[in-house]
Amino acid sequence: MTLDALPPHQGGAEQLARLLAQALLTGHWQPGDTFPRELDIGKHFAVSRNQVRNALTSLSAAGLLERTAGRGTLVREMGDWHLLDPLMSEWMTGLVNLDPQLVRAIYAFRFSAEPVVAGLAAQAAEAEDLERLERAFAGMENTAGSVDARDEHAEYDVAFHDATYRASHNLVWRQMGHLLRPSIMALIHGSQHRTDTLDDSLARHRQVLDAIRNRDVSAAETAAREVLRRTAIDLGIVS
Amino acid sequence: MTLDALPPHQGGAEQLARLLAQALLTGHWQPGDTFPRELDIGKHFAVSRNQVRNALTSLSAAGLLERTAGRGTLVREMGDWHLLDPLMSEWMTGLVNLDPQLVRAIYAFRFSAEPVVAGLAAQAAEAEDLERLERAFAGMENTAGSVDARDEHAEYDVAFHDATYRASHNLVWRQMGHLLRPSIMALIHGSQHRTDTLDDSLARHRQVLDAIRNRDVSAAETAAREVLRRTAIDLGIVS
DNA sequence: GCTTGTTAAAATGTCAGACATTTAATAGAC
DNA sequence: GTCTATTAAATGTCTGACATTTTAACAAGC
Repeated sequence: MTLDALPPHQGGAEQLARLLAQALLTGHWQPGDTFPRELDIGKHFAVSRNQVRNALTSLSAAGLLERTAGRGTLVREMGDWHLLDPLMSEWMTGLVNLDPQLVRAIYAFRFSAEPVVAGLAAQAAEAEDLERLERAFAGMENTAGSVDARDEHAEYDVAFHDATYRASHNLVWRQMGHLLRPSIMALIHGSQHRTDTLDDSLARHRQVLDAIRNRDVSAAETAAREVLRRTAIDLGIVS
Repeated sequence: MTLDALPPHQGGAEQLARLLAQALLTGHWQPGDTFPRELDIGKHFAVSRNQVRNALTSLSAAGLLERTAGRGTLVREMGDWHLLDPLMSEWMTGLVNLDPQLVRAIYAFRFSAEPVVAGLAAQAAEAEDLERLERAFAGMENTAGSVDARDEHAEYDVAFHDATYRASHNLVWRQMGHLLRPSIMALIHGSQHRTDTLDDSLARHRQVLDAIRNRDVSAAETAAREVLRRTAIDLGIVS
């Protein structure tokens, strides 16, 4: 695959990295393919070799590429991607045609993990955590109706789940909050946003919040599972 | 804190990155401190500015440092560390004086997550996965007795748990296998390695293996919890 | 013919030095 | 005192040359 199909870019190695990463994430190149050479990339996008190298360094740190002196740059397979790298989440966010296999994998992870996290949150949450959860939930409520606040609503949704992970008061789980963004953002494009489904989603989130506030571990686990069941429907994973 | 307390190094930006990372991980610098300047580091270790920049790029990608043009390099706090970055696991492995708070956090994560993973493995494991688990378990058995095979035993232990994560057949959980290494390696230095505790540990691992083989989800969850209870004792987290 | 060693080409990796940009502190004008 | 230039110090970027690694081609020798 060549570079010609990619859009132009403007300014900064980060931009270039995002551009190339998103091309890789949407299957623009096949695993095992040789990636274009540094000099060709630089010539194509009219940037210095430095910028190219900085971008490629990020991509290989994220497990998307494998570079070896003398041989060149190879595209790695999905199983080697560092899905938990925050940079990855940033690159995946806003991608419309994310690989369905990946969306399903992330969802399946959340479905197995998030009930546990909600349970931990119910045990460990402090006042500060509850405030964060309530703020996020209030934001979701306020933006539920209007069509042109969809992005904002998604941000509050992300904030709610992230607050749940943080409330677990575990450094490792907390890191995982990054992973939520692309999964939730995919909802915007995937679901119908009918009023009744939104109301349903809100009600389920409220139950998570209440369970955590009441320090009811098993209720939090159940409620989290219910939220994700709703999510699965909206994502089109189940009907 | 100065660079003088650090051991010398030989060759490669990776070595330098490991050296500095381990210094940061053991609290050589406090969060908020300003890290030495590029030129000073280069002069101290007699390496080019390039090498220093490559090393610092890794460290800031892992969330250990925050660099801003003009201001300098700041040391970030533990909550910002990317604990799930594979590089981090590599750096943490072999550290004797890892921060106890960190060891506890990783253990708490495993205690909440690994039962779920074992349950998923019981659902999804295929022949290939069972072979991996059995090979690892056999290795643990063979190396259980001798004192000079402790490192090898730990490797098989890591391999067993990693195989469990892989057997879940979920891309996200699989990535998390990296996190196990430092946690398990810490056991080598922390525990007494008496014969009876080793036998006990082996028996519990065997139950995980059997449960997965029998596709018994709840038995796998229980068995994984038992393994981790043993681990907690060996780590000195509980008595 | 098969192996082995040599050479050449192509790719990434490294170096060195100049320059750019950003930030913070400092001195000066009003 | 406050605002504004100026300066210093740090990281970021560019450029061109060179180093190293890998692969492939090719020739020499048995």
